[in-house]
Amino acid sequence: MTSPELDASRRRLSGRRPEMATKLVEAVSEVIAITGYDGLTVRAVAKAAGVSAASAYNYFASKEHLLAEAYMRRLAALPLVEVAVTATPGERMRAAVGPIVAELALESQLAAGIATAMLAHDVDVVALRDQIGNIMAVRLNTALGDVVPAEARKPLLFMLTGGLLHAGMGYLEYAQVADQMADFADSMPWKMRRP
Amino acid sequence: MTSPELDASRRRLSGRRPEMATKLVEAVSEVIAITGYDGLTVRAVAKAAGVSAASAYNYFASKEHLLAEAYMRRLAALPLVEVAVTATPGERMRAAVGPIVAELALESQLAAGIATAMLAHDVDVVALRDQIGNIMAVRLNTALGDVVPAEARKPLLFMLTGGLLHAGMGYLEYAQVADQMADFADSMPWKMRRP
DNA sequence: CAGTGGTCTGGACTTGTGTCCAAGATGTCC
DNA sequence: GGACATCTTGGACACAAGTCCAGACCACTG
Repeated sequence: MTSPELDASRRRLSGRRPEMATKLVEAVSEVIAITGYDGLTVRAVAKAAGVSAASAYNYFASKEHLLAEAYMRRLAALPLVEVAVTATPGERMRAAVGPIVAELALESQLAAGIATAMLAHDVDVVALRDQIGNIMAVRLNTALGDVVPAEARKPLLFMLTGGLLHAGMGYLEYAQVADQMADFADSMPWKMRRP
Repeated sequence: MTSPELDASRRRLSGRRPEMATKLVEAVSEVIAITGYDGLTVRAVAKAAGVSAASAYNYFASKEHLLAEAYMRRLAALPLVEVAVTATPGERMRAAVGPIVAELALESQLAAGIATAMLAHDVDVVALRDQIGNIMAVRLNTALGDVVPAEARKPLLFMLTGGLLHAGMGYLEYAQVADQMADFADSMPWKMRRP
């Protein structure tokens, strides 16, 4: 789409006016609430944020970039994972995954857009994608603790990703992803360190 | 994007001239080979197929529809799964998944596009997506046979989907997905019916 | 041969993305 | 206050997706 290397650094969220980025990100939800996902254009978001379109593109290199940022912020704001030491793997999975899917279920219109946004190739999106992956991995790891062996975490992360994708494609309610993951975790007979 | 219900049936691949659809699908690879994925526009594909753009849109409702169709055809043409009765779950997984990821690895440029195409909401794409999911499920089931219990197949399908997505995002080579899946399958201590 | 109905085509059109730029607004530092 | 850099803005632009349509081009039937 855009010339890749020409000005990859031009529109970093220039630390100077982070409120602008915040305004734009918040306007995403507004626009979706009013016009639905189909009406979600960059220009509409800019207008809702009371800002010019040119300005929006100074902060976000693409629509995908904007959506990825919005999603990342939501994930980062999620409540931390709290599990009892006696919790089963399934309960732990649910603790880790539940808030994520609850968030997605809240705005399923947005969720669909985010799924495609995550697949973009812009440097900006890739950076955000890494952050998002990181947040998820940390949630999984802290929730699973020592109870689930390290080598089982990658399969579980793949499963989660796959489950979210299935939900995004409409084969599953987001809420069911958490159930599914809990089932998987409990049905896998790994050696658990119960206290 | 497009008015959804207005003419959902207009551009079914009208069984009359299926060669046209085939020409277009084959032209997708040509165009990508020459101009790369960035140059893959519907009009370019139409021109490469020696056909007008308007015609292309008579057969495929959207670019995503075209890509999904191309992918589905490739999957459907894949060699069948052959496994020895003594094969381990891992070997079986590899037999099922290997050809799929090999196909994707061949044209990674296209693969990236397909991933986003699969997330589209058009009726056309949804229908193809179902077919594709079906092909994959059948491959998994025939490869795993009785060796892997039925309740383990959904987790494995999720894992596969997640693995493909990770590969599509660049966190993994496609070939490694097969390795990963084989490892997962072997490391899961389900009860196997060995002959 | 003429008529009929479906298929193809070129071209114009609308909408959204992303870029670019000249001009104005808003600092900030001395 | 004046000089300076930095942001912002409106508007124009190029480009791709997708729609629409009038007319050309079949193939087939009577």
